[in-house]
Amino acid sequence: MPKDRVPRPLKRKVLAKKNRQALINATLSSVAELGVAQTSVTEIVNRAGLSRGMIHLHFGGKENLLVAAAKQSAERYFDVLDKFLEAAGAKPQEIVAAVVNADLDESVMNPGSVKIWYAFRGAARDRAMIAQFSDTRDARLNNLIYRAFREICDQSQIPDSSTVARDATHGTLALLEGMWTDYLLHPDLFDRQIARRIVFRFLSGILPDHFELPR
Amino acid sequence: MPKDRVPRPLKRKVLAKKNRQALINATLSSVAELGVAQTSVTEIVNRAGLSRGMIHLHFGGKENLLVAAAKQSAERYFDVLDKFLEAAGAKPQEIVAAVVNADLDESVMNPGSVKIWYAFRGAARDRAMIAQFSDTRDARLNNLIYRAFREICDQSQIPDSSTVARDATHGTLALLEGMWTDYLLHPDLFDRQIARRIVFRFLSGILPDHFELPR
Amino acid sequence: MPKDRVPRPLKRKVLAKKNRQALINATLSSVAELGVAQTSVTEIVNRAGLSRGMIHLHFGGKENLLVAAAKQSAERYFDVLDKFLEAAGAKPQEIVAAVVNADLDESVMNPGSVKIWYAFRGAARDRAMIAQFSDTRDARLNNLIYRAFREICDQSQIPDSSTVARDATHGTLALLEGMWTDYLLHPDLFDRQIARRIVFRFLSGILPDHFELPR
Amino acid sequence: MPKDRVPRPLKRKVLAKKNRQALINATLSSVAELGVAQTSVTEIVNRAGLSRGMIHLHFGGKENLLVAAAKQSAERYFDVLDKFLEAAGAKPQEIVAAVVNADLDESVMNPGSVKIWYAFRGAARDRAMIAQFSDTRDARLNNLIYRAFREICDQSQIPDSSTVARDATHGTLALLEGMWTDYLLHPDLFDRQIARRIVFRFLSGILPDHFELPR
DNA sequence: AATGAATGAGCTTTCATTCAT
DNA sequence: GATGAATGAAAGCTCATTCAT
Repeated sequence: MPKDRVPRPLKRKVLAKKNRQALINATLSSVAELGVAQTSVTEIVNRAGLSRGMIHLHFGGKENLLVAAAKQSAERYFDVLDKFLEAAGAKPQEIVAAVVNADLDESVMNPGSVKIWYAFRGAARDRAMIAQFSDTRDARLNNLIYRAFREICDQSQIPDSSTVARDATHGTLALLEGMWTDYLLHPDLFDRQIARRIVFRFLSGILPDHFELPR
Repeated sequence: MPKDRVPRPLKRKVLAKKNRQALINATLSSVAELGVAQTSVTEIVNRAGLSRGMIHLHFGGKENLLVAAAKQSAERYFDVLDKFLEAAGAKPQEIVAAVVNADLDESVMNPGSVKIWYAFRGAARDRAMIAQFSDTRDARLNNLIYRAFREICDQSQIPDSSTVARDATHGTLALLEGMWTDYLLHPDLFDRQIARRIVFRFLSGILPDHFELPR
Repeated sequence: MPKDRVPRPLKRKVLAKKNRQALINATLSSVAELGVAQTSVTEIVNRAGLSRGMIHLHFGGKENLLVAAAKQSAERYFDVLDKFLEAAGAKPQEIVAAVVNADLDESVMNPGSVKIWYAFRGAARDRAMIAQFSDTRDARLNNLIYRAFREICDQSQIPDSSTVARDATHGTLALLEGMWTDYLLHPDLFDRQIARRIVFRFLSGILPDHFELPR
Repeated sequence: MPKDRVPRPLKRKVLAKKNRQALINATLSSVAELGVAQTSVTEIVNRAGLSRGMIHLHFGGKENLLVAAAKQSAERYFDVLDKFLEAAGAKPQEIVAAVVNADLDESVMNPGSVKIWYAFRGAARDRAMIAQFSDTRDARLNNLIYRAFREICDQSQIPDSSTVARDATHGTLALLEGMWTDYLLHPDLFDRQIARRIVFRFLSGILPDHFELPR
């Protein structure tokens, strides 16, 4: 019978994975809504509709669940970024634009995600804990756009091109970081078009032959 | 005796103020070192060398003490800024430079202050709580440099000068915010000169006739 | 097919018995190493390499497994004792000597066994629970050497021979108990020869015509 | 006014000490009645009629309270022993008799004390934990009666007197240990006079010129 | 004004037991 | 018969707050 095609033990493992994911989702929604401090085991299991023991069964403790949730949150960011990069062309300017557009897109820059991002960062006891989810983003993004700026600089006759590429990378990421903070503090006043325009003002100022203001 | 009439109660008030301040200092040092979550009443009173009851006596609860500490932390920031502004000339460029230099100066951008800043921001349960210490800084800074940029734009023949002034304000503050985050994540790699150079790259790109790269 | 009719269910029963025994062994090793309090279901099934449900399947619960393990531990004691008695002659002195030698032999008095013995005794909630494994040993041993001492006393002209036999029984068992405790507390300092000598000092003092110090 | 003679702050400290003691008493009564495993924080505070937090306030955790209770239990033993020793003469035989009589006296050998003793010993995870309360008794008792036996042996012309003194010490303590176990297992059948007689049978057998059976 | 012992709600975690597979 | 994910009661512990002194 077709019904039996999926073996029984598989179902259980699938369900287990679903529960694992439900706990992560419940954690993220609680962190977004209440912050890390108010995200208690009770709050999480209530939101997930599961039993208390589940957290320790699947993650070995609340701390590990928080880390897993933070990691997944970062992964979601890269999923979106990858989609923007895939849709972009191969030109370095297009790669930079994809990063900027992804970073300011509603799918990653939305009240929940931004609140989660700052909540985890603020809750991190030390550098090591931040690194578990924050440095990955940092390093990958840095590499990605630094390579793009190098390519641009190498193609043209810019003096001190290495420094310019570094400053462009550093400045672009700092600007985007600052935009996220701005969004955190004033989600209702924030305007994605203006933010995008300001980043491109920076880029067209630093590399006037390769970037221009969005029309 | 008239001699004693004033001093006695005065002494008490002075001592009370000293204890109040000791509690705030203890709170800030604990937040910088351990984070908000680990900053318990016990930790605070141990650091201050005072009794448990003191916190409720002077602040009515731990929450209020945290808010008072956050507020003072923001005030310290403006104390430094005011010194930089006093030392600066009246020209709008000088005012902008003073803000940038103050923001990147060791007296405000140091491991303790930066950790405190992000710890409080991450711990804030909601917008209202962030606003208690964050918006003040935001609004004053915004006003200050927006007025400077307006002055610059008004003096020259820049088309769409209002938008340029707004973008310059927004971008400068976002860049500085991003630099703070960068410092939080990589305090050892951070270079104040490079950060300053990048901000002025932005400014000379957006207002080329009025800003130039630091020599 | 007749060939298969018997073996199949037999195999199952053999396997089941093996699992049952594996659980008891795992329990005893855990009790010896970690104590009763630390001997959790998880610890037991991990040591046995079996699934959680097994304990309830075979014993109906952890409590029953502990009792079964304690009982088996006591049985092991009697297995050794029986070997010593079989090897001994029929003379009552030889029987008493066999008991003493068995009790002090490494096969029963070793770190694991002694730890298990005291762990179970200390964990017993009440007399009834101790009785489940402790009294059996008690009663059998008591009977065994009391009969030996009676025989010795009856053969000679000892006044008040009944009391002497009882005191000899009581004293011998108490001494051996004390030696076990000594071994528990100081396993490295313990000397089986000295312990044996002291028991025989007691016996030769109470029944000088029938026991003498080991050479 | 006489009422004020006792300063106020003293009262609080006295009350605190009383609460500390109440927790120890509650712990000992629970251990005697239910065993160590069943002695939960809830059980202890209920018996003491105090709040949950008290245990951590005064002892820093349940474990420390158990250790403190075990230590006090051992101290009570020595209090009784000291009384018996004070009442005894200076002759070594009197000292040995005092130890034996103290050890078998109802004030130390009673259902509660014996249950507590074995419960703590069984619950000890390792030698180090037993040592915290058990070795002290061990060492002091050992010293005390070894010195007494040495004195007896030195006064007389006993060959190999050192070994005899050691065996007498070791044997006496082992016998008393065995008697305690006997009492634990059969508190209703136990007869202190018989126990005493058996110990003196051992002593008069090993040192016939210096000890005799109780009349 | 100042103290710190006391409180108890609420926290994370452990664990024997259950039961769908 | 065997499995191990799931359960939830109960454990030890933390901590802001209270209040008699």
